[in-house]
Parts: sequence; C-alpha cells; structure tokens
Amino acid sequence: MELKLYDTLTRDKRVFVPLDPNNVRMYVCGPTVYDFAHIGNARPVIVFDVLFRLLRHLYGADHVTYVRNITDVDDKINARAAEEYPGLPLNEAIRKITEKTDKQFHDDVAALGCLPPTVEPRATEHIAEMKALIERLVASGNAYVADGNVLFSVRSMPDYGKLAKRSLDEMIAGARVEVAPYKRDPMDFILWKPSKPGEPAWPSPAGIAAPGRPGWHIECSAMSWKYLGEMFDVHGGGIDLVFPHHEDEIAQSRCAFHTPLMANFWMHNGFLQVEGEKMAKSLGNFVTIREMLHNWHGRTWPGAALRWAMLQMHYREPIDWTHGNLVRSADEILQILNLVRGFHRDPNTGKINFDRIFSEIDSGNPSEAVVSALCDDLNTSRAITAIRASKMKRERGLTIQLARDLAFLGVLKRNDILYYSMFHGVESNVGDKHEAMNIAVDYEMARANGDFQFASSLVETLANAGLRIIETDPSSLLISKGADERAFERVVKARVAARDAARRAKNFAESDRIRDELKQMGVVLHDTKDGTTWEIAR
RNA sequence: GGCCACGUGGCGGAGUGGUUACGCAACGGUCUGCAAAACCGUGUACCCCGGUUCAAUUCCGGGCGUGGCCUCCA
Repeated sequence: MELKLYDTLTRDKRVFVPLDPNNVRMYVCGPTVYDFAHIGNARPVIVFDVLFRLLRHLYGADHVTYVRNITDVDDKINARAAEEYPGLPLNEAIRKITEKTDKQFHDDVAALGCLPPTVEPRATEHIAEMKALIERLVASGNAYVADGNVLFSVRSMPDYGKLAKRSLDEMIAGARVEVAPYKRDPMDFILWKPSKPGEPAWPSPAGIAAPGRPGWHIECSAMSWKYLGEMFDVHGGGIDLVFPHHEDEIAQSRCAFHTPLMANFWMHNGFLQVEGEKMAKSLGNFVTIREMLHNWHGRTWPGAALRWAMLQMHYREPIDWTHGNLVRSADEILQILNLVRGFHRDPNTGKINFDRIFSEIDSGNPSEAVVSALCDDLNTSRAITAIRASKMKRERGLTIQLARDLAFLGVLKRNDILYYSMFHGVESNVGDKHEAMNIAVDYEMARANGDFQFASSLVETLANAGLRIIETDPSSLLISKGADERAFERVVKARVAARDAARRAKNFAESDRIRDELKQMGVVLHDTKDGTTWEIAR
C-alpha cells in the first residue's frame, strides 16, 4: 500500500519512497532528561510510535531503524542537579538526575503503549562524533572559532531558513535577543562552548585549549549520522523544534556532508493545550504523564485511554487536552475491550482465555481500512472511525479483527486487557468499602501501567488498614480481611440468587430491595435474556 | 513587528467543488416487572464578506478570531 506523508520542508503531502527499503531510517528528537515528562512530551512519542509500527508493517519489522536520542548534557540538567544534590560534585549529581529521569521517562512511555526505539543514543556517549562533525565544519569554512566557542556561520549556507520558511533578514529584523559580541552574524549558533569550572567538560575540538561541551543542536546531527548515515528517510519532532533546532541540524549535516537534504521527510506534531490554555507551570495546568497515570481529576487513567485520546485527532493539528475528552476516551476503550474479552469468556467459570485472545491477535494482520487510513499521513482519526465501524457489528470475526487493529495502534496490550477484565472485589465487612475499592482499582491500574512501585505502595496502604490484596488468578482480584478469599463473591452470588427467586415469585418489592442492597455494596446488576450478570460499579 | 497554522452541528473530530463522516450527548423506539445494558432510528453544521463556478463548507482574495514560532520548550 502506498504511504503518503506530509513534509514540513516542502509543505506538501507526497508518496513516501525509502532510500533503502531494506533499512527504512527514522530519527526523532527525544527528551532532555531533567524532570518528569509532561503530557505534551507524550505526543511526539506516541505519534512517531504509530509511524514506527506502520513502517514495520509495510517494510518488515527488521527493516526499520528508529533512533530517538536522550539529551543528557544541558544547562537545565546542570541547574537541576545543583539544586537537588547541593552536597555532591556536579558531575555526580548530574548522573543521578539523568539516570533517574531516564528511567521515569521509559516507564511512562511504556505505559502509553510505545515500543522501544531501535537505538536510544545518549549525547554524552557521542562526543567524539560531535567533535568530528565540528572539525569538518571548521575545515569547510562553515564554522569558526571565537572566544573559545565554535559557531556555525549561517551566511555560509545559502538556503539557511528554508525549513522554517524564514529568510535571514526577516529573522534578524524580528530578533528580540541581544547578540553575543563574538558572533559574526546575529543568527550564528553555538556548536561548542567552554565549560565553567565543575561543569561537564571534554577536550575541545578546533584547536581550542580549554575544555568545553557541545551546543544543543550538534548532538542530533552527530547521532543521526552515526546510526542512520548522512541522509535518511524521516526526521520527526514537535513543531516548536522547527526553528531553530531542526533548521540548525539541517545546516550542520548538509554542510558537513555536502548533501542536498538531511532527511527526505520532516514531520512535526502539533502542540498540546490543557483545557484551552497553554500548558504552563504558572497557570497551574502543567501535568506530567506520571500524574495522568496516577491521579488526575481524582482518578487514575490507563495508558490505553491516554493513547486513545491522543490518537483521536490528526497529529499535525493542535490538541486540547481536556478532562471531558479523556472521560469519553476511557469509556470507549472500556467498552471496546469488554467486547473483545467477551468472546473468550468461559460461560461456566466466567474466566477469560487471554492466551487465545493474544494468539488470535498475533495470527492476523491489521485491517485494510486501518492501514490505509494510517498510510494517508497517519490519519489516526480515520483509523479510529474504521475501528468503530467494526465495533458496531458484534460478530466474532470482526471483533478479533478489531482487537488486531487496536494492537496495531498500540492501544491494546496484554496488561490492559487484564486490567479491564479483573474482578474488583471487596470483602463485605470492610469498614469503608468504597475507599478500599478505589485503592483496588488504583492497584490494578498501576499494574496495568507497569508501575509496580506505585502498586506496592498501595499494598502497603492497604496493609496499614489491615487489608491485603489477593490475586487468585489473572481475571480475579480480591481485597480480603481473612482467609475466606471469595467471601465477597459468595455474598454477591447468594444475593443474586435470592433476588432471582423473588423475581420468579413476582415479589418485586423484595427483588428491588436486594438490588438496592447490592448497589450499596457497589455492585450493579444487569438482567439479560441469559440470566442476571453483575459487576462492580465504576 | 516578521513568519507559520487553524476556525465544521450541544461537545469532540474527519472529509469533500454538487451525495449520511464518525463518536459522545440529546430525542424517539425495541427489549425489560422496574432499572441498566444492548440494539434500531432521528435531528441540528461547515466564522464573516467578496470573487471564480451551473454549483463552495470545500478553490481564490480580504476581514475577524484562536493558537504556535521568532528565547529554553514536544
């Protein structure tokens, strides 16, 4: 199937033809690891994960190389390190900060259903490549040394500004920052700069005696070069990176390698707002991925629901992240997954055969409708419409196909399907049933999100209240006070049976009373033609 | 000030030069002792003004509005 992608450089959507179909190469700017990733950071990670999955589908899983860097040398990191570990030598503090943040980031994006990229290079491990590039640029006259800095000379590149569609003169006219005196041109940017005492430092290139550290832009040119070559297929990132970051990457790589292009397609995701406002700490609407997973608007949100919400709209459009949208997404995901698991439920035991569900998912391909929607510049919105269409037809084959499509979009993971299948039970004589049940839900959610640290903290919370969590099998979870692990379930079943008897006897006053009583316990009943089913209210 | 996007029904959000997007909510119905769920059906739309056209929400121009970038930022 023909893949079309929008290219920021040419501002058009055109057919994607890889430089080498046996090795399709994509680079995406990754996080600077100094703090929890916020929900806006999640967007490019999810968007390009979808593209990664699509490319793997089209060209084969072994024929796609996806590189996402980790920036671990940066002023913000230095500042945060000094702030959090004032007693430690700076370099040690920096390592603590970057290691911790790096782990948080990976936990968070895994919860959002993102595959790990093929390579995740760290800037500090590629100083040699950066210096090699800098030496080339100095030798070719595209860069110069001034005051212990190495600067890129933008005037040496005729079409500098093409990506951002901005001429040098326009930029200078609009500049609002004071210009360092050593720059030949106000728009010249740093490739290498001197380190202050105590800061991370490496021997400098270009004959500079004092040790220094790289500028921000050079790392991406260096790492994409190492892992993808001088030219590659796709370069992605947030739209805010167009200028100056990507513009400068292009300048560095093209001048160093004398190539007409750095990447064939430049892809940029739109920004995210929260409740109609720009996300900012000062506005109090700054929300991290971690917070979304643990507690936002008073509840936890499964990674699948966050991802589903994110994919509702096209990646280039701005997205307004609202509580209302998220509630809808979570509801829809729950509905769909209920449908999926329903086809492998043993009618006698009520247990769900997850192995069968996943082996059926693995044994087939995503649907034509979904793949073709994604092939149209990642039109996830249309892909979702296609999935909804097969949801409407409640027949087995279509539901399995629906599960495959969800898995293809990265929305359906084994843990998620487990989560939605779990029986939430609370032993009936527990003091505050609702509170205990909330903790149980949080616990399952945490496990579904792979956040075992949070899960075990909840186990502790329960233990302090004299409760413990018991998992009898993958589809059943109870919080119990004693040895009688199924007490709650037994109580409910007995009440349901009693109600059925009352209904058969037309004693509706009694049957309604029992239903109210169960409702008080948090149990909701559904009368179907096959009998009465019950579930814990959510 | 310069540059770049966007403006679709109550809400979210696709798409198209003439024909139902879709989802949620709403309304009507089927089912049901009641309720819920499920299923079936219905309605309301394309910011404003001008132009091109037989025909524009869709193309062009202008206006208004919103957002982003120009400084670290996904």
